[in-house]
Amino acid sequence: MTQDNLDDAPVQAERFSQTRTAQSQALLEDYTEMIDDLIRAHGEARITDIARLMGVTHPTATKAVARLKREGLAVSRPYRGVFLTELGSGMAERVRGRHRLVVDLLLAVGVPPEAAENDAEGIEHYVSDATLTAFAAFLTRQP
Amino acid sequence: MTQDNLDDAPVQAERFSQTRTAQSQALLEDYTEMIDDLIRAHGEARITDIARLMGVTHPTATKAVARLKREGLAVSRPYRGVFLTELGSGMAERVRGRHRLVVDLLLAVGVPPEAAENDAEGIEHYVSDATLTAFAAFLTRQP
DNA sequence: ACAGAAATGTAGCCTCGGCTACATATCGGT
DNA sequence: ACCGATATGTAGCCGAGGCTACATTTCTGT
Ligand SMILES: [Mn+2]
Ligand SMILES: [Mn+2]
Ligand SMILES: [Mn+2]
Ligand SMILES: [Mn+2]
Repeated sequence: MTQDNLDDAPVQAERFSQTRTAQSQALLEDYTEMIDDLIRAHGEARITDIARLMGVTHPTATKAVARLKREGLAVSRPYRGVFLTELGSGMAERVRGRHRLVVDLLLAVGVPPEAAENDAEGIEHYVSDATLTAFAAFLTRQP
Repeated sequence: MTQDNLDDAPVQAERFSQTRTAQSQALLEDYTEMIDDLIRAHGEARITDIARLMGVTHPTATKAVARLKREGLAVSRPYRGVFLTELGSGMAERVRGRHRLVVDLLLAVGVPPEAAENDAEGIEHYVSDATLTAFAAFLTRQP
């Protein structure tokens, strides 16, 4: 920030506001991507598997899935697996692409693989389209 | 993720767990940095200014400051400004450095300045020391 | 077929971080 | 010195996302 944080306030505030919005989306994105992973691997996504992979207890996973359903990203019937809607599949695909692109960029600038994977899991949710485009362009220049 | 998400579970889970921890720290970091900015500019940080710059209402800022105090990062007396402890100042300094480094790296790989500033506000909280080191090294190579 | 194991559902608790509404204190201009 | 404007405090609501404890359903091996 510069010295005149008085005039800067609206800009600053909008920045933080956007970040908060992204944060509220992050969980949805991770669950969606993971459910898609599980379906690809096993044909379905069970609550227990989702919970174990996310590192949470199963009621927490159940609640998250409830939110996914509420937001039209997933469907499920009691005691059966969780599946993605068209909307959810679309999100999973975009999220996966973004995840890979972030990891690739981190590797390209010299971040150790372990750290790249770890950090990407958080970073990916805060990367705008403009930034993604720039990442892709950079990777094309520097393969 | 690879096909065997069964063996991968502990690794995955730990990744998400770390990300959740970082997320819970993010707010503290942003408030601390902003309070430090305000003190540098005006000698003190008023709740109203903090709230306006963060884009939240003043009771929200008050609650956040209460948490900062609880965690030993800030001190304040009723109807007076907020100040940082040694711990808080240290955090502010580290957070500011990290913020700048992230912005600089984004710019260096070709991200438009506006997007770089916006995205950095989120990204900065999920960048490990290993990654920061790599960023610094990259910037030294590619000035 | 059935009993025990495993998976899933559900209730209810907690903290955090938003908010509005209202109470109180401080500040500034006359 | 006052009084209105402004700043700050506080109460209480909400949803998200953790958790534990317990109920119920489904699966599985004999
Ligand atoms: Mn993630
Ligand atoms: Mn991811
Ligand atoms: Mn930030
Ligand atoms: Mn910052």
